[in-house]
Amino acid sequence: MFEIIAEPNRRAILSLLVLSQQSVGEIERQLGMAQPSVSKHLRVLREAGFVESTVDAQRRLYRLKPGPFQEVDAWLAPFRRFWSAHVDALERHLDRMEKSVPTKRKTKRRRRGPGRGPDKGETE
Amino acid sequence: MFEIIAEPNRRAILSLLVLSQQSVGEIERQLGMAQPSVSKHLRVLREAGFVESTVDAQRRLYRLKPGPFQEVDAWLAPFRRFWSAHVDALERHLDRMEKSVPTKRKTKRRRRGPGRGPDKGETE
DNA sequence: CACGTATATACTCTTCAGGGTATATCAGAA
DNA sequence: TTCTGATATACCCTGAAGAGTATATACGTG
Repeated sequence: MFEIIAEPNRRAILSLLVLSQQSVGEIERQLGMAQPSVSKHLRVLREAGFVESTVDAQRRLYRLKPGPFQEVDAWLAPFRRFWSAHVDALERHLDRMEKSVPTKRKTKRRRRGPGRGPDKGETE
Repeated sequence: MFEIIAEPNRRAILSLLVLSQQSVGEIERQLGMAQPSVSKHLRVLREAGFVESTVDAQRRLYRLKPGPFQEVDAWLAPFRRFWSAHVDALERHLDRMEKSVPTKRKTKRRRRGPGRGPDKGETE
């Protein structure tokens, strides 16, 4: 599922389709990619459940399907908890800075909390 | 960025790290993968900003960084609008069914809204 | 210093995904 | 039916990513 959206062209196609349904030819023109390539990516997207197609004469109209996106969102959920905590911490940090350091001054390096263990490492 | 999380082992590593920071060896054991492989994936994750490392004697402790996750979330945003609309539609649909069809009966096919265009296709 | 542990890196090999080209299929028009 | 436009598929080729193995580097300990 993640492999599907790892491909830039496929993400481009999805971004197009979020606006409205499109035929293969329209996608081909708007993205400037070769027709077989478009068809192939659409096939992958269809088999993964990201899109569905509707026949309109010789054309096929493709549109999004919600399922996989929800799965991506679900995968993201645990990390979302994590990063919002970090944002909070950052905000508190900035609050403190704002109060204590009205104007330019080298921020003094502070050791991190009472936590156990050494903390000498540099972040690479 | 999506290429990063497309790799199953990397997602496994991230899922471990969401619990707490881990050393390379701990990851290696818990996931049962080879040490060079772990190091390589961690390198990729680090260069993409998903994790950061802290030196603790001969160990390196890895922990998550929020940035890229937020980017994934941001990418997902437009589609989120889209799929929640679909969920709404589904709910309305189910509501209607519940009201009108108390028990088994073939749901009558209805043509879609006042919108333009033919709609004869089957969904593949 | 020599040694063991923990981690990173270099190298090779294999696999596979995506691009390109040619062609098949299908629907409509003449 | 024949031609044309729209899309799908088959085929080949190339590049790049991941696994595996061996080795380098860094740190702590005796």
